[in-house]
Amino acid sequence: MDRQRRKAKEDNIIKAAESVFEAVGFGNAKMEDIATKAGITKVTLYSYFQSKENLYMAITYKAFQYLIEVFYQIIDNNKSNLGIEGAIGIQEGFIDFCENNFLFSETILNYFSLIRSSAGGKDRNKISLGISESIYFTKIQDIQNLPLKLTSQEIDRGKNDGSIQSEKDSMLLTLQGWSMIVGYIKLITSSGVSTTILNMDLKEIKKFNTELTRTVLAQGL
Amino acid sequence: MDRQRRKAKEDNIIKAAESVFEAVGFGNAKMEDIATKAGITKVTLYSYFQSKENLYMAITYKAFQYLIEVFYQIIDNNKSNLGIEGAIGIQEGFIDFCENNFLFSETILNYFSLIRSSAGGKDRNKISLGISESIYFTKIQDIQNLPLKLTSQEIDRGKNDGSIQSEKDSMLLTLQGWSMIVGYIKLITSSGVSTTILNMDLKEIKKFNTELTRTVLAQGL
Amino acid sequence: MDRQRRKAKEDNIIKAAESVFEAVGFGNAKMEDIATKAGITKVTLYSYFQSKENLYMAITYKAFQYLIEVFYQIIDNNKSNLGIEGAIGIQEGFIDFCENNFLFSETILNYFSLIRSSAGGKDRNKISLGISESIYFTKIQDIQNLPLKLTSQEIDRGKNDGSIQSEKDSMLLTLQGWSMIVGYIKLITSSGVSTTILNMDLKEIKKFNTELTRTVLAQGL
Amino acid sequence: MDRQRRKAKEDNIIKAAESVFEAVGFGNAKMEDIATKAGITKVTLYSYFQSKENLYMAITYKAFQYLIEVFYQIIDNNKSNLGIEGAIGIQEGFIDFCENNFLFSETILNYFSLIRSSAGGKDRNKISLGISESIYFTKIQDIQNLPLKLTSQEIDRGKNDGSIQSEKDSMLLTLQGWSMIVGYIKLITSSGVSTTILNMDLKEIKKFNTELTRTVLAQGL
DNA sequence: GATGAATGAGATTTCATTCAT
DNA sequence: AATGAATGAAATCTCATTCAT
Repeated sequence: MDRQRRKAKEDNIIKAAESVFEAVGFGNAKMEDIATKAGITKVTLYSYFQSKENLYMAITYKAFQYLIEVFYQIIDNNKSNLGIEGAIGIQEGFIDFCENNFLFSETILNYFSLIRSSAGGKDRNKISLGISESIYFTKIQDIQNLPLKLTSQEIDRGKNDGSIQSEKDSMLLTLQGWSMIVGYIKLITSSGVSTTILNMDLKEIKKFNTELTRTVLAQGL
Repeated sequence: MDRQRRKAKEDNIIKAAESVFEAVGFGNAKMEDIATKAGITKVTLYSYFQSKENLYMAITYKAFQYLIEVFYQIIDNNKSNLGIEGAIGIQEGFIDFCENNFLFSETILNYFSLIRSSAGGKDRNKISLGISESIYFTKIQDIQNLPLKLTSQEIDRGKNDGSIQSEKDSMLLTLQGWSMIVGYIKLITSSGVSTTILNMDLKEIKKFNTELTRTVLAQGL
Repeated sequence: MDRQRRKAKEDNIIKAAESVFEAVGFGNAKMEDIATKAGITKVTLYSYFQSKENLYMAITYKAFQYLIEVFYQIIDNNKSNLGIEGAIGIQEGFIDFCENNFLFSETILNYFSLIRSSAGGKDRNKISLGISESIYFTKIQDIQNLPLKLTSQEIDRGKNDGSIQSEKDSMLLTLQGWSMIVGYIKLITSSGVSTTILNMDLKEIKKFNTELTRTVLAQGL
Repeated sequence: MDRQRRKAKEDNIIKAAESVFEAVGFGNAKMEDIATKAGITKVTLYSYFQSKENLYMAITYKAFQYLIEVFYQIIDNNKSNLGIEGAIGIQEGFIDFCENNFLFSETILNYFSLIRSSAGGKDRNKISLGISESIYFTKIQDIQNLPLKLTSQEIDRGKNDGSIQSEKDSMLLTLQGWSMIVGYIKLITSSGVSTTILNMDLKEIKKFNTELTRTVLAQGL
């Protein structure tokens, strides 16, 4: 099977898996159901993805790819604007991405929890073989930092064009922004279908976050 | 068995479970191993905790209790200080709590992911029976908002004593701070044993976060 | 579980397996069906017998045990008779055993085909792991020669009491008799439900064989 | 593809199958390996032989053909000798055949086990469709009795020329001889690479068998 | 006719959870 | 309340066999 066709089949499977994982969660998802949804048999499914975890990693990889693509798009859209707009655009784009692609954002967040100790800590065994042997795991490792780097580059651009006055290290600003978003996503995730937490409209928090980011970048807080 | 004895056994089991969950993660943890670690058999384990998830919920409850206790302690320690000091103390206390009790912070964060849709969304089934029927799940629901409320109260106190000038809603400020911390924790969690991410010292981010919080509260950004 | 109870359960499973193997043959037998027949689940079945082949070996072992028991019984029944009667009794008993216990005789014959090269020939791999790792395989190796030895001893007794005049080595006579029976069994097996082969009544062959054996032993051919 | 070419391909496949079956046994042989050995793909293999069992039957058929050819050759070589020499020559030829063509003798012996109940016994299903539908199965049925008949004819010739005095039915003598050989073959098969069983040299048994046959035929025992 | 991909059936394993004593 | 055995659900794998191109 030529690469194209195989890729198409993989994509089809991944889509089926996405819908199943999204619907019932990783733990409750059955390979059988994923296969059925993809219109194939379990064995065929296994011939494409060697384990459930491997399949999850494939989705994670896809999520990273998509996120990066979104980032590039935003950068491109802002190439004639000041750097600060690009940087903030990325922040907002990241939030939109998470809000609109729950499973994707979950995989990305889980991924970062997962790789704790991937540097070789005592609890290496926390990453099961199914994951660490996954080719997607390797592929993700190659691109996992790209989102941060792209953000940092936009901040640099903003510093150069004067739109960003903060004297903090660009990566520091990037990570601070990233963590703020991640926390916000966790927050909205935890609120479920509700749009408020303790009567506080989540939109308010989002707006506040954005304001904060702009101020931090522009005025250097 | 009198309540005391039962409580002691439960504590013993929970400690065993903590060490196992901490070591290999929830998914890879085996009830058998937990039982062995606790010096009992699986069936006895089940007589105390009706399911693996229930056991996890028990730990989560313990984590919430501990966190709340920490918050009360901080509030008490700051009762003669200005409100802003209490509020910031709580933020820092939360971070310390997470950094020093990885499993606890993980359970708390997971808990909030878990209850998404508990309000009755389309994927109600995502919360398995094992969880929703857990008595600990119920108990947690009674206290889950306490950390946020305590923080909010300290902010109110700061507003009253003039140490906090921000005109934003106290709960908004609370949630913003909370999300910033959660994001930061996710960040350090993902860095594993390393103390840096892309050459950025995590301590820098933490310091930056604290500065930011203080500025936001004091000057009202 | 005390040894008794476990043994009883094993026996129960073995009986179920016998009936399934007898009905559909080893290849077509499903572990699921055997489990159902034994009134247990597949997993329980596997907790007793680690593989289908292991189960088959268990039956083979039982067959050997049974055959040996039959031989002992015959020897005992003939202890006041001349040796030649014991020797011939064993021959006839062996034939009866095969005719009345098809599965048992099949396992014994298959076993001997199986162990070809167990001495370490080039095709060691012909004995799959499932078999060679079976404890029953080991146990059989300890008793596989007993039927031959018992026969040989009866022949020796016959030589001593003068009822057997043959000057051939007792083991040679034993093996010759054994091979004649095995061949005869193969023959009747191949005739299926029919009682003749090419119009020849199988009983005739059996009678002929017995006569032959008696002559060979008595007169020393 | 003309018949010749097809035949050549079939032969090539059969040879590959023989080597694989010989090496690992029917149960452990993989169609994939046979195809690879034959330098073709699985599907092509299936286009020649519709099932694994069919392939085995093809080899069995070849074995029968070969055996019959050997018998004819022996008969021809003995046409100027007395009938008893032809009959005994066949016996010895059969033994040589088995000793020198292990797989062939195995297939022939297995075949006879296989067809048990082909007459329509209760376990008809024991012969799988793969076998009973095999064209080779049909072909074998046409020639399976030829070896016995040829032997019987030689015995008849011996009776006519006076070299065989036994008054037993020729087919009875044939079947008795056949079963003795089959048993002997089972015996040597079970001894694997060893040339002895319980210290008894297998050659001794063979010699004894032949003596016995000669005596039985000549003197009528 | 040949090929790579897919299917279907069943073996085997791993665990959370439950039963019987 | 404690224990060893058993259950049930699903993951994973192996192969003979079939399909689509």
